[in-house]
Amino acid sequence: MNRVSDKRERLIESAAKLFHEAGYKDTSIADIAEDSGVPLGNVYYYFKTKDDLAAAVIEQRTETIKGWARQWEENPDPKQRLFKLLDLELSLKDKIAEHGCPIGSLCQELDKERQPIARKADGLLEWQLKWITDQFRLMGQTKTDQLGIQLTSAIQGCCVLANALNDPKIVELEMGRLKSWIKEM
Amino acid sequence: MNRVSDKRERLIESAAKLFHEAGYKDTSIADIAEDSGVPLGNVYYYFKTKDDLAAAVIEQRTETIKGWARQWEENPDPKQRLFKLLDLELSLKDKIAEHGCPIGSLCQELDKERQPIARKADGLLEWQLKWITDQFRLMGQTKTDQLGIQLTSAIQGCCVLANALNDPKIVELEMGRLKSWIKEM
DNA sequence: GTCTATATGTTGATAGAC
DNA sequence: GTCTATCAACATATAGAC
Repeated sequence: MNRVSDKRERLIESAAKLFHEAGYKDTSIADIAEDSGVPLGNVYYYFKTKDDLAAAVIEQRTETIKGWARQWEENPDPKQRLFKLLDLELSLKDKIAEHGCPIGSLCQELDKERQPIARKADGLLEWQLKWITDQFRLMGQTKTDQLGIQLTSAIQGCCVLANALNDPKIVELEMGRLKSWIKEM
Repeated sequence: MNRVSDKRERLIESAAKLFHEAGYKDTSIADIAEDSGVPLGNVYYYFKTKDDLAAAVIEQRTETIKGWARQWEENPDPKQRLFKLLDLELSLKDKIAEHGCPIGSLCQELDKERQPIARKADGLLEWQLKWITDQFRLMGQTKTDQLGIQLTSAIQGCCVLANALNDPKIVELEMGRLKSWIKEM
């Protein structure tokens, strides 16, 4: 068997969940240790600092999202790819209404002080902007930069609003509107 | 003369500034005391808790925003009112790129745990949504709820994105686009 | 590699002299 | 009303036995 400990992965998973639900600053290492079932002192064997753990969370989320994108790219129609993205957001509407966008809310919180780790979170949103912009380009659109910003920011804004009003219907309404908008292009 | 101490107002002003720049949790009472020139122990004469101070910050911001709205309402054309709002956002583009939306980022941070104070921040965004929706209604539009959500969330999303990419041009681009969009209605 | 005990620092909040 | 000194709680991080 030679079964390797999965503690590192469990820590990342718990941290990702708690950072999203409670925020970075209100999640203590002790909370993460308890949620993952790893004793407090042992956390530091895997991650030297809390920021290191956050970096691992962001890296893992980056891989996940890039994985989805690769999967969507099996479909040659860039419109359909954008629909897949919007359907993904739609499927997360309840979580979004409860805790906001897992990426966006982390960016906003981390941008308020720290440097190296915030850059990493921002980079993920930047990557998404680029990917979305690419799809518009492949659709043969003009002003693709503006369209990319428009869609990326519509998604983020709708998360902020749905979270503030605690209403998943807002995500539903906006995703529906965005899909019709893209369909008519 | 009977000059009353303005310490309470100075505390609110400093807190509002620091909450926006560094976030709620990373701003200590000591930071606020220092910035406002009020000794640490004296802060608690004016505000029993940090949350009380945050509540005062939100209340003051609410008054400010409602004051602007009243001023804009002197203009009978609802389109022009919306332009005023977008121009205001535009004038804040540098601050937004640096620290995000003063309302939206606070909502997102506070929504991640506390109850009474978060409701208060959310209420401000909710009020703005209602005001924007009202302007579309006065313009004689149909689907005013959807239009309200669309514009409110476009503003918020553009703040998140501009902050993540640290680029005020994103605010500029989006506000320009939104103004053309409204103009053509 | 694992885990208990604890060092070290910072925070929100309070006591109490003035 | 004002301000210094400080408490008590909690955080991140480390020491060191196993």
